Amino acid sequence: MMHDTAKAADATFLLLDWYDRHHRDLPWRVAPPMARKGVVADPYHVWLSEVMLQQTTVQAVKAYFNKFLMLWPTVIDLAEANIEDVMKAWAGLGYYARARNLKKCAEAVAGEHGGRFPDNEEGLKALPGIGDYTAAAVAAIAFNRRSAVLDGNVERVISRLYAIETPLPAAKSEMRARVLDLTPEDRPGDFAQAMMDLGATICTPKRPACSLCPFRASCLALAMADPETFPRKAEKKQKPLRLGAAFVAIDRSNAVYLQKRADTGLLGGMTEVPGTGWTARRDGETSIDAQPFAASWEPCGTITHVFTHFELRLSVYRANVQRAETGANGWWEPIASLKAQALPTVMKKAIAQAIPHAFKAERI
DNA sequence: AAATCGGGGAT
DNA sequence: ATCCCAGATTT
Repeated sequence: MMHDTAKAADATFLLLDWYDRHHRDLPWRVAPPMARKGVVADPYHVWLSEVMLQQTTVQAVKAYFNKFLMLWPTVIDLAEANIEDVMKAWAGLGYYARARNLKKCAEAVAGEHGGRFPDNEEGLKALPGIGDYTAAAVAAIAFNRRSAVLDGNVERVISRLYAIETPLPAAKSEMRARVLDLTPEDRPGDFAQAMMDLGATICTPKRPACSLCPFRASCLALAMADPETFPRKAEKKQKPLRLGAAFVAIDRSNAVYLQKRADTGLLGGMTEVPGTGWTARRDGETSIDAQPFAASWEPCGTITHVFTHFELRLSVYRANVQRAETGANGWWEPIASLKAQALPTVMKKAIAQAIPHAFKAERI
């Protein structure tokens, strides 16, 4: 039996019907008219988009997805790419471990799977950077496998549809069972994308458009008159403030001194300007005491940047430096080519604070 | 189970 | 200011 209840089958039909009428055209997606004929998207495209979309909005991903396909049209191309080029292309998208795992995964697919992605959840989940969600999503969307696709959108839809009182993340296994029960044998990929679209456009965190929802007749949270209070969530603690300093050295040819961060941890493998550690300063210690090399450092203000689990305030210093006076850790990069470096946003902010025109378009 | 890991848009 | 986004990995 496809569904535990006839009610679940009704809900599934209503959602797919809604998707056929409202689906969004996205670069990695096969539209319903083709999907209904059994056409599936390229697994490489589906995987690439799903990894980019982890904790990242559709709007932010579009440009990066197109850029990656242009640079590396197949998973083989990506497997053979230079990791430094991949980090540069990923710069600005965040969660940089994704980029390193992306490269590792491409290498595994090319080297151990003959260039083809595994066509099932178990095989997919064994690959780097692919967890419960991405394995289920790729299996459903690229291989028509019936799997429980549960992301933040679906958690919200399901928690409201069934008025689930258990707070996240403890409620995940219950939600997964509910989603799988709703998932049809036919068009599981379209069903998954429909659930996510519903969460993104109708069943929104604030002020959901319940009157337009295909589930409006059976939603228990709507019947209780408080759909916005779902999903229940455990409380989160507030972010601490960390302090530090960044040093922007400029030579006579208008180049900036850069270095590479360690491959693991925060901003792992990305490029930075020299700086202090990012912690609450001890009594009596000042940022300028931690200069990377002797120079006439001039303070040029502070920048702030908010990370997932702390807020950072960086004092920015600038100095004109001769090349012979620096250490051997890094390299000098012309200002004109800074834009193409693997600089995370916080580092672009620091450099822009010291050199306001650094990332502006060239003027003739 | 809790902590780590970015960045930006919506409200 | 707060929330949250097509989450995964490590501790």
